[in-house]
Amino acid sequence: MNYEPLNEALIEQVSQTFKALSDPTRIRILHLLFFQEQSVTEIANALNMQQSTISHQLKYLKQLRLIKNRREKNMYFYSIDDYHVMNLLEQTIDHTKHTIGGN
Amino acid sequence: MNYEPLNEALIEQVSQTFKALSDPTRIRILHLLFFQEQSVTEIANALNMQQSTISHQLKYLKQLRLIKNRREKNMYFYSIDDYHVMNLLEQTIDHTKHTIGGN
DNA sequence: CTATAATATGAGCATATGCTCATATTATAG
DNA sequence: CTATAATATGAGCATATGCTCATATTATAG
Repeated sequence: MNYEPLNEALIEQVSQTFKALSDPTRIRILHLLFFQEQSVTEIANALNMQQSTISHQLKYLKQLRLIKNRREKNMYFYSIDDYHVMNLLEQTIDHTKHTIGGN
Repeated sequence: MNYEPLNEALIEQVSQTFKALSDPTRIRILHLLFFQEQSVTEIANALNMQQSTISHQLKYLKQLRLIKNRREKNMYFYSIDDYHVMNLLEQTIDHTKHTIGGN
């Protein structure tokens, strides 16, 4: 078995995925949506953060196709769209819980 | 089943883990060390990057306990120290390969 | 139509990040 | 001891990042 270098596009894609998961606000949003679909205002209230901040991060996550949305009246409900990445996140949360001992 | 918010320390730890994996240079280093233990100069040559850049990133990764080192004469050989995190990385590399179709 | 609720978005700012350059440190061969 | 190889490290710079503020956009109730 020999060492096989990783090609550029693959590395970019992988780093992009981890970067999406490297921010506390995005982690909170994803974890919340993993629990259940939410509107922008609901997310902002649940996380006690500004609507604009949430909206910017939702756009970021949606562009990466980690989440999707649907319209209902003048509200947008966001939900998880990439369950493989969510699995990475939840897996790491669980592992870290056991390592650190938090809740 | 109700929503359980994540505590601050846990989120910080999780984001820190993903941040370590979010940089192309660190991904290359970790993937290379996963193949086999290497000295600083060997890593720099393999990745075709400056010794200083590698050394700085090795310090970063070592401080997070993702890698460790041993001395031999005036060389330092670095190797993987956190196999759970390496599993995350390799898992994501494999999944992304299949998604993108690269090598 | 009009007021309002919900969301999106652009500009700007403070901070974080990754690299390079120069140099310090450390150990060994001779 | 001395020259050299190997590695570490601090300062500085350019760029990226996440947030806030203000405001635009969109849809609905009445």
